[in-house]
Amino acid sequence: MKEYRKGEPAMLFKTLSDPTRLRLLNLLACGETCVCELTDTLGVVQPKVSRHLARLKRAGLVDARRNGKWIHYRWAQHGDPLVRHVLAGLREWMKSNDAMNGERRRRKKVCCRISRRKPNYENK
Amino acid sequence: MKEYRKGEPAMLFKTLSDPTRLRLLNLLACGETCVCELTDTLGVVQPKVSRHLARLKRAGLVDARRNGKWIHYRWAQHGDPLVRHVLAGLREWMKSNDAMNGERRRRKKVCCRISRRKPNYENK
DNA sequence: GACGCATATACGTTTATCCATATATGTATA
DNA sequence: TATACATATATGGATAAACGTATATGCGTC
Repeated sequence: MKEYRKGEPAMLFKTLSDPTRLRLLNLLACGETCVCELTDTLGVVQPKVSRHLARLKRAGLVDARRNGKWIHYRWAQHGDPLVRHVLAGLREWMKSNDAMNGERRRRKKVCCRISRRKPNYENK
Repeated sequence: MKEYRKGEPAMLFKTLSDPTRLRLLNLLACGETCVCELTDTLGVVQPKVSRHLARLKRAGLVDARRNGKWIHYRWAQHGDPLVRHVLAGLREWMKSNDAMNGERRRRKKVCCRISRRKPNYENK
């Protein structure tokens, strides 16, 4: 990206302008999720997921937490009013969109399946 | 643009991801403005302004009205809740941003100057 | 330290975006 | 119809995005 100053609206919007990234945010709206679960749920290759997560993180939209081999992503907290407005709108849209609802349901199944494979998995 | 279906958030955000387009929206937040006034205020070449306005229009964010030789652009009305959320956030940001405030003030001067050159100019 | 698994990054290619310049379209007026 | 002005679009080139594949890193276990 042309990487405007972090905090510039143009950068925020560019980050949100990719369907895969919106799908990721949608899944993360359910709560913290690790990369393998995101990858399985979306059915796209892992490097693609990683790249988009990295970009969401650079824009300050998500945070990451390592837990052993796994890295869990979650929505970040936002002080910026613009970001809050936009994300509030996005959340509402996600709740009303069939495709997004379907993917969140699918996430639940995938996560259950994967978590059974994970040793020391902490439920949240 | 990859031109997603109109109404898709990714398309909305892509449209908003350019600084020039945000500057145009900022000027239009004051009210209907014609292209020559926008061009003068921003200090960029006219084809550039036209191109960005066309894109804002395709995304349904602005409407245009011809009046003689001039074409006046304005913010469009939005039923979509996401668009409303996002634009509400943008408006708020514009009001709190120094650069945007400066450009809106500059717009006023430019528009006064230009309107004196326009025959049959209707004040609004 | 060697191996396996989860995740990240590098590389090369394709596609999209943005721009400046040139040109076309539309409108009013002589 | 010829001209001038406002606005829109076409063209070609530079830059950035997104992708798939390959490879690197980081952590846990043996």
